[in-house]
Amino acid sequence: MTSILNVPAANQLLVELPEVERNAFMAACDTVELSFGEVLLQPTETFTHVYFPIDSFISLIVVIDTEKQLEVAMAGREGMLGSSLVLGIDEAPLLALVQGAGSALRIDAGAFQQLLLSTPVLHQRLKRYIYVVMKQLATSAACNHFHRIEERLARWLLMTQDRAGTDQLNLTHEFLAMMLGVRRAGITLAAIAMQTRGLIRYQRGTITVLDRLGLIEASCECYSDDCALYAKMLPVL
Amino acid sequence: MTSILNVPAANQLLVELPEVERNAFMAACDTVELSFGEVLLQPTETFTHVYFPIDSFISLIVVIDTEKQLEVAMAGREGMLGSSLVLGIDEAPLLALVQGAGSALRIDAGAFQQLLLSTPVLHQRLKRYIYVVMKQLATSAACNHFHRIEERLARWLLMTQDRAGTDQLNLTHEFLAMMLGVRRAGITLAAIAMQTRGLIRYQRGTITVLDRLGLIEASCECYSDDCALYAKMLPVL
DNA sequence: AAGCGTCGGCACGCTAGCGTACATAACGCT
DNA sequence: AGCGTTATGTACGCTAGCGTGCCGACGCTT
Repeated sequence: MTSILNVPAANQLLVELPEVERNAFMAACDTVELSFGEVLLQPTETFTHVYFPIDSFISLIVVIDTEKQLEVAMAGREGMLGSSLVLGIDEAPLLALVQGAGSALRIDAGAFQQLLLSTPVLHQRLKRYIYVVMKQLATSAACNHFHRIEERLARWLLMTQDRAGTDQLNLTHEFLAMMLGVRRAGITLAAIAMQTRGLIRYQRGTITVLDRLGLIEASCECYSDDCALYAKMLPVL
Repeated sequence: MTSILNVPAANQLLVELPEVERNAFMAACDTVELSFGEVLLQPTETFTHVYFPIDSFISLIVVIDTEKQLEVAMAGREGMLGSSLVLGIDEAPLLALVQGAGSALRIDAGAFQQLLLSTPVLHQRLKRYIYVVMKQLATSAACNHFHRIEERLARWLLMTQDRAGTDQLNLTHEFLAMMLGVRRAGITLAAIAMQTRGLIRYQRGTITVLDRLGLIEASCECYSDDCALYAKMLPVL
């Protein structure tokens, strides 16, 4: 298992739905473009829409205070933003920040909840997705606590690469520092080490993944655990 | 807000249910005694039962390897073990360890899933509970990353006291070290500091909370955030 | 071509917490 | 009373990462 994602350019929670469900969904949704840095939701804000990224992806971030924040989950085309609504809660638990620009399917929150009533297959799949997210949140808690910056950075780059679908990532050290909840200088050191080993190359805001397998080896097992979890719980059908 | 829990000696997810739902539930469940140290479930094991603690409580633990483990959630009489089944998943995401001996209501996993079909109020309440747990998992991730041992220990003691319902806790430094994912010696130092300040007293496996308010002040805001979240999402009705 | 803002390299002293190891102290048995 | 077991105190050197600040380099703008 080297990636969460299989290739199709569609949201993977929506592929291979029964015809009826697919049509019902498509009738209710529209396509929107998300741009980098856009904040889709602040914590405790009310959901107006649910998003199913196609080639965009979204970071879910815990904000403790202005200085302290930490990404705890990502939603790309393997996932969604707004899973709380599946539980009947219309409040956002986390800060949702667009981390990779691109398109997403969007559906009105109310319409989405209505829709779920008549789409059992989708509904069940989204419940599985919630389970996956919960398990990943738990793993992240341990990962952030036990693993070192370099391992975590490697994992993060891999996860991002999977969702971005390219080996060129537009990221500054500053940004990575916020995601991992560490100093900018800490990222610089880790990045230098990884560049020296030939795993990545970077320059002024661009990181290129050179050696994916090497990166996987440099990352903590949390990455492959995540992939395995996806594969098991949400196989691309 | 000084505690998650209001007083009644019953599981709070089950109080004030409609008569019909309550009866249906009670008909399907029985009462069991849980003893300290009992492992109710290993990760990826299949649920056979769901537990609603009455005066017992359960730690949910991420195990990375034998050396590295970390408690990420607790289930006492404010919660349950087996919420994944509400999502239709019969696999345990985490290690479940009985941390406080006592009784719990237990219900067969299959019967529980059947029951949910005819108990909409309960079902909705349990979905809210899942939301709360998710948000707490996310908070925990940040807390374990950013906050220092002493703050985390204070938080942990408060959470435990709420669920144990007594100010005498039977806990060794060793055990606390496992829960927080730190060295035993690290706990000893933090505990000494807290004892010196008159917040707690302890001796050979017993910790007594002397100054609850002082402890709250010594803890990170994560504690009161948790309490506030409960109060908001699962008010004792 | 010059200037400016952003990005990355680097260095300083500092702290929290680690791994380890050993000593003492309390308790529970027999 | 003596013994082993378990819990706690403490000390050592070590590491990762912190906060900060400064400098140089790149690249965009004008």
